Amino acid sequence: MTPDVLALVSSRFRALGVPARLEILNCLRAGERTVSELVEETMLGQANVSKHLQLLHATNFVSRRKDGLFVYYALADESVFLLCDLMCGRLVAESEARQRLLAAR
Amino acid sequence: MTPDVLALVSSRFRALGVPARLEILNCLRAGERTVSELVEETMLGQANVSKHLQLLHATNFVSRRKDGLFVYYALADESVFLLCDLMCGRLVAESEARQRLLAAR
DNA sequence: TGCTTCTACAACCATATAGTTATATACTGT
DNA sequence: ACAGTATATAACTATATGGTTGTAGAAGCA
Repeated sequence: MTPDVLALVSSRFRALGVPARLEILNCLRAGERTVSELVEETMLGQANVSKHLQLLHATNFVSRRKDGLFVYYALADESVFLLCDLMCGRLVAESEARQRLLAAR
Repeated sequence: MTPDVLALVSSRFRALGVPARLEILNCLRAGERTVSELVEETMLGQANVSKHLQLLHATNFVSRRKDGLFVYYALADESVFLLCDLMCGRLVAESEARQRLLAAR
């Protein structure tokens, strides 16, 4: 585990460590979207969405396709959701553990 | 995807978004460790390690066990490494894609 | 009862970055 | 060429947090 690898891996986790970006990725789950569509769907500011998309693109989570005035963003691959599902699975497990503790009292 | 869930999931990704914490988790892969052992292995400051461990414990990535003067930390479960392996898989795929681009020139 | 060691915590500083505002850039249509 | 629209970018603020230093608290031992 060299420092470079550690830095790379952690930067990818950090890319998913912001609610706004998870929301954007979740929107893209339904298919590619233009920036303005994402702005509308997420209620975030245009510049804000644009910045998040730059980062998600730089970290290879989304791909881009320009068509005239519009830029279409899409999920680079499905592995993002494997990650999210794993993380959600952890949360469910925690919540169940809490339930068991409550029930045991 | 409610804001609460988004906040929870993103906070867990954020927990893995710091090189120092990945390093600590990596050390724990070999088995449980005391704080001072982790300090020695990672070359991080004691207070720093302690703070990271608090966060990793609060986010259920590690468990703790106190024995006399020492506190032993251990991985809460193996799913952390599923996450890391997935993320590393992404990096490998990216790197291979870059290689292909270079080779194609 | 001290004295030592291990861990946690508080207070602080420095830095990274999320979000906003304003503007620049790129493209389309008239 | 000009006007309008979509996206990106620059500049800025506010905030969160990683790391450090110093200290407090807990447990063992003389």
